[in-house]
Amino acid sequence: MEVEWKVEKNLSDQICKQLLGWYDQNHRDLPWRNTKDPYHIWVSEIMLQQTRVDTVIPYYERFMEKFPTIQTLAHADEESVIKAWEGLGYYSRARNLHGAAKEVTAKYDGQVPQHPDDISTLRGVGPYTAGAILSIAYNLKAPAVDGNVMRVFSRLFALHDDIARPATRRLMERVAMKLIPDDRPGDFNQALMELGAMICTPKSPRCLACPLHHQCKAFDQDLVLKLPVKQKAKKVKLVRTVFTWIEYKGQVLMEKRPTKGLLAGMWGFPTLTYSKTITPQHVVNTFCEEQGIAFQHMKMCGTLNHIFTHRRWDGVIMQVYVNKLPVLNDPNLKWIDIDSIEDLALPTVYKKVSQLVELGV
DNA sequence: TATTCGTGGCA
DNA sequence: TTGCCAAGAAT
Repeated sequence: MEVEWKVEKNLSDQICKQLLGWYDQNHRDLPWRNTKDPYHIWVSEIMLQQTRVDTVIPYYERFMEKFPTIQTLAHADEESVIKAWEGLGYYSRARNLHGAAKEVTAKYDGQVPQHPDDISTLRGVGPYTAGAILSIAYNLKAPAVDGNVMRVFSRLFALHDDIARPATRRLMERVAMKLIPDDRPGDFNQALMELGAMICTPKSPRCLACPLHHQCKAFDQDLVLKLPVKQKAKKVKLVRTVFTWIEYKGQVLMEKRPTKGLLAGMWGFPTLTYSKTITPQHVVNTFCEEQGIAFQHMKMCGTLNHIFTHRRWDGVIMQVYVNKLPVLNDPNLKWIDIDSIEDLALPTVYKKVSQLVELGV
């Protein structure tokens, strides 16, 4: 249900003043807050998508050291970019960022576009990220509505719209536009997010320390813990998984995953699915037959559970000892030296496989 | 519009 | 353990 939107100018001014005053005194000193370089802001915003600040900081520092300018990123090999992203998750973010850096270099002479219609065409730059870059780097009046902002607005104005719905984000953007002050759009957007991260948290919000609690409808009506409204997440689907470690004379078999879907385009150990009726041994046998891999024996050398957002790989590690080198027909399969596994950008789940096998050896 | 994309932290 | 959550975007 959409409410009629009328924020009185008086109230709007008060909110801005309180919020910016609080932000000026209390904001964290984060690496990307010491710059207005659009490229730096861009990288930080992509990394921060669905990812905690504490997690991002070391990745951001290393990334900017390795790719200090948009040109260095544009001219880098994709593998090195993915490697710099290793362990951060949502790897398509890195591919999109790399591709978009190439486009900005080629089409915009290396300057991150300042027009909403242009910046929004860049891969990986959606409504939030576009608004964040435009407002923070260029001080343009654009909404940057993330989960923090939706939570703050839900409470501040007692909005019961489900924040899981895309339409709600668009509503929040209209609200934001009415509030953003002409002189400090970037600071205002960041202040909203900072408030959501430090004070107006999902659980145990610190309302008495909030600079806006006198204006907060949810606080006034004791609705703080009921807001925001958010649809419940679906249950995680369990997938019985066989992680293979197929070894031949100091080498191990690696597989490049399909270009779409989970861990798209990433290297890993061939990963199979078993069931209650089809055993891990059986699926390994079938896989090896299909690939023409003759082996002496295999053994189960450990178990592993890994939880993704909406899937759970729950299963065993099967170690296979190959006795003669087969010709590989599948271009997505290759042998690599065990010592050089660390040169590949491995998703965390495969890092775990590698570590568990090493322990068993 | 609803689903799909990683990972780690926390109650 | 389980579920929720974190500066979202693509499909």
